[in-house]
Amino acid sequence: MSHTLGIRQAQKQKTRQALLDAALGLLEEQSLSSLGLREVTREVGVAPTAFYRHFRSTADLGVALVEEALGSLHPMIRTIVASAGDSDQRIERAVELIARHVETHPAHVRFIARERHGGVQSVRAAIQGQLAQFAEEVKVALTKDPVSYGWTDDDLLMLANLYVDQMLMTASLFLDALEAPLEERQRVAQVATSRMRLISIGREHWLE
Amino acid sequence: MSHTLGIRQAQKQKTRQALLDAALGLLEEQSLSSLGLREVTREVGVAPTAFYRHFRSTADLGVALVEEALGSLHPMIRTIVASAGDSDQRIERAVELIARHVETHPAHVRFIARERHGGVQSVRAAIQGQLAQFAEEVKVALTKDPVSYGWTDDDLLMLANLYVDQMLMTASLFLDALEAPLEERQRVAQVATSRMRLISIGREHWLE
DNA sequence: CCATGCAGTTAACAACTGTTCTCTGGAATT
DNA sequence: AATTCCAGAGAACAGTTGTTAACTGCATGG
Repeated sequence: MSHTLGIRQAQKQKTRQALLDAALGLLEEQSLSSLGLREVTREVGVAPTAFYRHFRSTADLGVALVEEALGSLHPMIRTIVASAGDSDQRIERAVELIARHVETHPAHVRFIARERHGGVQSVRAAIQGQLAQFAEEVKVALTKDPVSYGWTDDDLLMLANLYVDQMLMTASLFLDALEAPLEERQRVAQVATSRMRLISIGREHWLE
Repeated sequence: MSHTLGIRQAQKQKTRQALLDAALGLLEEQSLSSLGLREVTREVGVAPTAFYRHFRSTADLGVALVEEALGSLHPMIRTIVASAGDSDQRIERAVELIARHVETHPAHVRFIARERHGGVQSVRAAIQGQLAQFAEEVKVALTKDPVSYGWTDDDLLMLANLYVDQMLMTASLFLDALEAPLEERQRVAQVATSRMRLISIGREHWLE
């Protein structure tokens, strides 16, 4: 049901995407607040003024990057949350999924980790918004779990946020170990699994 | 036993500190990777070239800021860790201490949260080093706790790191709520306490 | 008291930045 | 086929950046 774009709009989206990709690449070695618009257009091979046809500023581009990065993460969350099996199996699968996502989208993960507390207000707000949405989604899933019987709404949201934060921390740890030997990456996976397991144990005994 | 500095060295340290303070102020609205040396010297009211008498680059200044920011945090960690009382009392006291620290050193906390995953390699490394030191310290304290009997060394370190990360996340949450009404800040304290408590519960049932 | 050291100044540099206005070629519309 | 639209190019702007070199004045150590 996708409407085929005209040659015109297709070209535009193409250079827009090229700008986003170039920016994402440049952001591996700096923060958004130091990213220059000329830097980006130079990388793409386009005139500096062309930038304005797509974004008002680099901050604006940053917000677009947030949607791209966290949009691709959305389906992953659903997969983890919907996964069956006992607690330990689900945790191992979640860690495995996160590791895969970091391997296939390292720049996206780095961007989010970096700009979550970064120097650009609007981007921080965009990330916080998306993460709050994730937490809400996780919370809904948790509510359906029989383990959550008797939990208050606030505590469920607290736990959901804890899971989301944990997911990001794990992703960031995997990112740091991306170039490291397999042994090191396995150690990271081991630690991440233990963290999740400890939280799950706390969850099971919460109401005592 | 402090050696009284000559007029000369005293003046030097004074402007050095002024540079650090000015930088910290400017970093509330941007990231280190976009902080210019001229920007800092202008703020202090000193010639741009004077900067080089104290730091090789802004990245170098960033590393110095890490030591200042996390150095002041060191005693706080000890206080929390050495605190007596049952689990819930200790947690409440810890959250209270973190809240106070954020109120008295907001810029330091923001700087660490921002640059922990920021765009400047050397600063990231410095932060990671200090945090690893904190975790080691927490681990030693945990080892002495009877609750830890039977725990492996790896699991103790895992828990210690979890606590350290949690401390930072809590601090960051308090930071976001600094200007918010009391009611909001109390909600943050409530959530932080719950998180810590859940982790503690997980810890108590870890060996089952 | 005089010579040395060194924190901070002054001036100048080439390179870079974001933003403006004007222009152009080709797709889209009529 | 004629007209409008608009993504991108080009040139120019005032202002900024990091870094250099040579200086000045004052605290320091002999």
